[in-house]
Amino acid sequence: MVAGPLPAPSGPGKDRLRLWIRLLRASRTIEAELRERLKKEFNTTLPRFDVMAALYRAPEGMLMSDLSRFLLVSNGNVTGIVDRLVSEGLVARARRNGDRRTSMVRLTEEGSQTFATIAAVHEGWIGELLGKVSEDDARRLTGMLTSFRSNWEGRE
Amino acid sequence: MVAGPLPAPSGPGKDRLRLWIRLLRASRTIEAELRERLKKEFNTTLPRFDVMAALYRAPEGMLMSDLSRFLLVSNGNVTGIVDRLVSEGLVARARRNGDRRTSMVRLTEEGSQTFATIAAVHEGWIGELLGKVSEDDARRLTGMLTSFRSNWEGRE
DNA sequence: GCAAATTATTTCAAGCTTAAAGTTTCATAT
DNA sequence: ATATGAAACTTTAAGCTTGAAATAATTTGC
Repeated sequence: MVAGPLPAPSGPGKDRLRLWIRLLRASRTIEAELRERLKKEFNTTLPRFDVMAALYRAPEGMLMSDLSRFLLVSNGNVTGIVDRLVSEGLVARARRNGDRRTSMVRLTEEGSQTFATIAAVHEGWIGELLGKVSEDDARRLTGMLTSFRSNWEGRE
Repeated sequence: MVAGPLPAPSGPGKDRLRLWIRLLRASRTIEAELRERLKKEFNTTLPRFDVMAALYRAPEGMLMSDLSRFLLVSNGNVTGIVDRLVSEGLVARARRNGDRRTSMVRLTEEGSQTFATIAAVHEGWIGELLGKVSEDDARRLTGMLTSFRSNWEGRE
């Protein structure tokens, strides 16, 4: 993964490979920048931000398994991140009457306010970091990636 | 990060934000699939594959700091991955006469052959996973991502 | 020549990540 | 009722990841 500038081999499968490498490098580059800024400016991490973003969109709460599916990470992973957010008072687990295996996870009032603050700044960062991508290209790129997702979800 | 299907807010910065989310989800989706296949088929990991891919392109070897820069990961990170590859006999460190702080890291003969095998299969996977992206879209996407990279590299 | 700054790397602590195994609870079929 | 199995979650072990501190070697400025 993450091969880079050099010979530029050609052939049948090479175009897709080159696309994948570019895609991966672009997202890693941006991710690294965001991680650094989240740490410096808000003393938090990308995974915590991801979880909070998911919960912010679901005021009624989410199950752990919902979070895991939505964030594309493993089940056990979410446990740890939520544990930390709980211990920081940003997230709460609520046991449910119906099914005692599950717990609804949601932002606390503090968590919600904290997230709103960070999210606003975050959106500005993205605007800055992707600012050189023209409106047109941004829309085209988004469209292609959306159709990639549709194809993926509907595969075999 | 990784927000998903839902309201679809609109506004000035929202287009870039949506693009970023799509980009991140696409690369995470593909990455997860590759990670799983590398584990199942070759009992290896993505980071190991990345390091070996970098070294494969540099038969004369690379410094640790070159690897770190090239792979967009921290210095300390590379140390651990290379340690494991060395203990598996796939990579070798060679101390240099000139500068004794540094060591040239390169693939062993076994490492080179192992990587060639995996890389061939890997390329097929990418072709499969990105197969639904048309040739045209692939070229366009690659072009946009390339110009993103140029802009990024040339920012103050 | 030698102290100070710089460079290359490793070590460390904390946190993230996965896959697999374990626990508790629920649903179902006897 | 009670076994059997499935579901939701947590725990565990191994590995990845970062940022910061430590170590060692080189270069620079007097």
